[in-house]
Amino acid sequence: MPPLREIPKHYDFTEVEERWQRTWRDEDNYFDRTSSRPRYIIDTPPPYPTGNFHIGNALNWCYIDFIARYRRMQGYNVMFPQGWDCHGLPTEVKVEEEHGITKNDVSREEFRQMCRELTARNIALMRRTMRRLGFSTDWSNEYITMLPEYYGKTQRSFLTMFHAGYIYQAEHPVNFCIRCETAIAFAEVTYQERETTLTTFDFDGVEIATTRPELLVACVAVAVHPDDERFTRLHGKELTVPFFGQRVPVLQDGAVDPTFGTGAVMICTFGDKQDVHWWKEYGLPLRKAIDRKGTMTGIAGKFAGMRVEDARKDIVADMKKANLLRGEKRITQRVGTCWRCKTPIEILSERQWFIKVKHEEILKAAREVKWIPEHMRTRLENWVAQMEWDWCISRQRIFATPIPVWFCDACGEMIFPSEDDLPVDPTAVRPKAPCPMCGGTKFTPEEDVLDTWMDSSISVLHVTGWDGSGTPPLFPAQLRPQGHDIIRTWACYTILRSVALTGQKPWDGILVNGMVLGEDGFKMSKSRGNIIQPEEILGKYGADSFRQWSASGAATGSDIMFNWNDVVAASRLQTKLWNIVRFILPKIGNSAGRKEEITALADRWLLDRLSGTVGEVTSAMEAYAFDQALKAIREFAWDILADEYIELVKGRLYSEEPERESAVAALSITLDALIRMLAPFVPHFAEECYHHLKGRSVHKEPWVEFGFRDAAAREKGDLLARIVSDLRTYKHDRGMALNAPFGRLTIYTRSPVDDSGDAARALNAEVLWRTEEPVLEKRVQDVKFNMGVVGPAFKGRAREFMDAVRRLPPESLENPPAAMILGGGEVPVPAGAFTPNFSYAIGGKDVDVITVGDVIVAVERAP
RNA sequence: GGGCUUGUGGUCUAGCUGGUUAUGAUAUCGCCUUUACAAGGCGGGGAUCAGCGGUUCGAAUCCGCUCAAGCCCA
Repeated sequence: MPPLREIPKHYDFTEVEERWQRTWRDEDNYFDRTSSRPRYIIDTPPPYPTGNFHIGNALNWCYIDFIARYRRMQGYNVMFPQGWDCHGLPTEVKVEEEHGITKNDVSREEFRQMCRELTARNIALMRRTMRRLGFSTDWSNEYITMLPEYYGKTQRSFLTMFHAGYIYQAEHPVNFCIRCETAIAFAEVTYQERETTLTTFDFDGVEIATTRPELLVACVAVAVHPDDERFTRLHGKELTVPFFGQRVPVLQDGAVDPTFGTGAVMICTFGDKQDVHWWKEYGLPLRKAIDRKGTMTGIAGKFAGMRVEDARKDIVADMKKANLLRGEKRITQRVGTCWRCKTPIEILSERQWFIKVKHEEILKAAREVKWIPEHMRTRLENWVAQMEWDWCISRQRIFATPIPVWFCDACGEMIFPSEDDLPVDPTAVRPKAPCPMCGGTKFTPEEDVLDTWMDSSISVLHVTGWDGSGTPPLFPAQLRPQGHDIIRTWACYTILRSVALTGQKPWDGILVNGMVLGEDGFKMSKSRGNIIQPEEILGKYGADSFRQWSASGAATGSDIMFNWNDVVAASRLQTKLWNIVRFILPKIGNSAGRKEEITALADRWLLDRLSGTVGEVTSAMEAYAFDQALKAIREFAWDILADEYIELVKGRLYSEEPERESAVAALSITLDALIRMLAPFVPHFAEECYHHLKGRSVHKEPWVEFGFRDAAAREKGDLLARIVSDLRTYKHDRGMALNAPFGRLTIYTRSPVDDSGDAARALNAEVLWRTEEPVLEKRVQDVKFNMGVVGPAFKGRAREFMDAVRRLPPESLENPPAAMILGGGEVPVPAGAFTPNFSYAIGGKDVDVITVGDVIVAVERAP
C-alpha cells in the first residue's frame, strides 16, 4: 500500500480507531509455537465474567498491552492470552434470579448448563469492550475455566497434589442454613436486627448470660475479660457445665465485653464467629450439638432429636426447676441470616478438603520473583508468615469444578478416577471398577466442589502448555500482571501451586497495578455512584486517549484516581501530534527514506535530543514506568520538536536553500522514531500516522534504536533554541507580531556558531554571530552558588563562606581567587563554587541588550 | 486491632539513593489570529511539599510521633 497522502485537517478518533480495529487481524498477535525467537509469556489475569469489563480491568489490561506491543517490537515471541475465571457464587445467584428458581429446584447438570449459558453471554460482552480498547490479545490462546479441557486440568492438579500429600480432609466450621440444608458463603449471609431473649443463669457459681442456652451442651470454655475484677477469683480455674457435666476452663481474653450481660461468656462450638475464633486460638475441643437439619445431636442427652427452638424452651424450663435461672431479658441483636430464606444461620463443623500451606516453599519462590513495585513482595511475605491455617479448597456449591472422588460405602475408601477419564463429575458417573480395598460396588460421590482459586491458580501452568503432568514446556512465564488487592489470594495460591506441581516459581516477574478510584477519591462502587464505565470514555475521547490516561495517570503500582482532565489532556496531545504530522509530511514529500547528510546545526541538535529521548523512553519501558515513558515522548514531541525545532527551521523548509534537505532528513528520521515510540501507547493513532508516512503497519516495525550523539551540536543548539525563544518573547513583550521585521541582532558567543541562517529566518531579522568581546559595559550584579560544591566542602561553615564571597570585590567574583580568608584562616576556594551574574549596559545608543546565559545579544531594532 | 501504602499550587500529578528558583497537566488571568495546530503560541498569579518534633551546614526527600485516606486481613 502506498503512503496515504490525503491528510484530513481534524483527527477523527472514532473513524480511525474503528477502521483499524476492522483492519487488524487477530493472527498478527498469535504466539508462534514454532518460532525460535526469545519468548515472552504473559500470565494474563482471567477476569470473572460479570459481563462488565470495568475501568480497573481496563487499567490492568492497558499495562499488559503496552508491554506486549513493546516486546513484540523488540522481536520477542509474545503470548498475551486471555482467560475467563468462570466458576463462582455470583453467577449461581444471578441464574437463580433470572430463572426464578433455587439451585435445588433443578438437577445439578441443568443448573450448570444455565450457569454456562449466562457466563458465555457475559464473556461475549466483555470481549467486545476489550476489542474496542485496542488490546493486542492473542485470541488463539483463550481459555475458559468452565470448559472440560480446562477444569480437567484443575482436577488433575487436585489428584497430583493429593498423591503428593498436599491435600487432606478435616473438620472445619462453615456457615449453614438448616432450612436450605446447605452451606453458604459469607457473601450469602445477610445481617438483620432481630429480637431475642438474653437468658442469665447460674453456671457452676458464675452468672452467665446467653442468647443460646440450648448450646450449653456444646460449651467448651468460659471467657472473662482479664481486667474484670469480678472474676479474678476464677483465673486458671475449671468449671462444671450445668446438666451436662463437662469440665471447661476459664479463659481470660480482652475481646470479652465486660459491659455486656454479666461479663462472663460461654464459648460453644459454635454460637457465633467469635466462638470459632476462640476455638481456634485456644485449641478447644469440638462438641457438635446441632446437625444439618437443625436438630439436637446424640450428645444432647434428653434433648437429642429435638428442634433447636424446642430444646431452648425446655432447657430454660429445666433451669427454672433447678433454681439456676437468674433472669430473662428481651434484647435486639444483629443476626446473620440466609440471604434467600432469612433463616438464622448456624455455624456447623463439616468435613472439608484442605491444602497444606508450606510457608518456606512459598516464601522461597516469592523471593525468586522480581516484584514491581518491590514493596508488594513484603505484603505477600507478611501474609504468608501470619497464615495460621491451611487453605480450605472445598465449597458446597454447584457451578464449579467437581472434586473427583468417590467414597466406598462398604469400607469408606477414597476412590479416584484414572487420569484418562478426566474431567469427571462423580455425581453423574460411577467408578469404573469395584473398590480396590474391599471389592465394594456401592459408592457415594463427593458432592463438594473446588474453590474457584483452584482453577485460576493454575492459569500460568495452562498458558505455558501444561498437559497435566511435570513441568510445562514454556514454564515459567515471564510476567504476571495483577492488582494489589489479590496478592494474598491469586498471587499467593499461584506460587503455592506452581511450587507444589513443578517445584519452580511461576513467573520471572510480577507487575502489580493499583486500584482505580472514582473522581471523589474513593474506590468506585455502585452505592457511592462514582462508577465510570470505559464505554463512556471511549465514546467521548476514544481508546487511545483512555490508554494514555492509563499510562500517565499515576506511577505504575500506585492507585490511580480517574479524572476527566487527564483524558482531555491526552486527546489534546493527539491533536498536537496530528498537526505536527500534518505539517511535516508535505514538507518531506517524496524524499522520505532518501539518505541525506545531516549538516545544519539545528538538525544535528534535534537528532541528539531525539537520541536522548529514545534512551529515556526505552529505560522507562524496561522499568514498566509508563508514565515516565509517555512524559518523555510528550516533552520531546511538544516542546522540543514542535515549539523549538519546527519554529526554528520553518523558514528553511519553505526556502530553496541547499540545507533544506538536511532538515527534511532530520524530520523524516524523527517522525519515524516518534511514531514507533508512540505505537504501544496509542496503537490506532500511531498506525494511522505511520501509514501516512511509510504506507505500512507500525506494529510490525522494530522498536527504536537510535544513537546520535553530538555534544557540540547539543550545546550550541540549546543556545540557538534559547536565543530564538527569548527573542520571540522579547518581540511579544513589545507588542510586535512574531514575524514582524526585527532589524539587526548581534550575538556574541565564545566560539563560532553557524546556524545556517535559521535564527535570521525564524526571527525575521539580520543576525550577526560574533566571537569578539562586545563593546559593552559589563558589571557583576550578584553571585550564584553551587550548593553541590559548597556544601560538602564547607559543611557547617557554608553560610559563613557564602557571606564572605558576597563581600568580595567584583573582579574577584569574575576571576575567583585560589584561596580566601575565612574566620581568620586561609581556606582554598573550590573550583565551580560560584559563578557571577552579569548585567550589561551600553552608552547612548538605541540598542537593547539581552543575555542568554553568558551570551550577549545586542538588539538594534528596525526603525 | 494488625500488615503494606499514600498525603506536594483550586484539582490531579512528578520528584522522595538530601543540594541553587519544587515537575507537568488542568483550571484561572493577560497578550497574540504568525502560510501545522486558538483543542494553538507567549507570559503572569497561585504550594508554609498533611501537622509536630528530630538528624544535618542544608529536608518534599532520612528518622519518630500525630492526624487523614486506600487495599488486604482480624
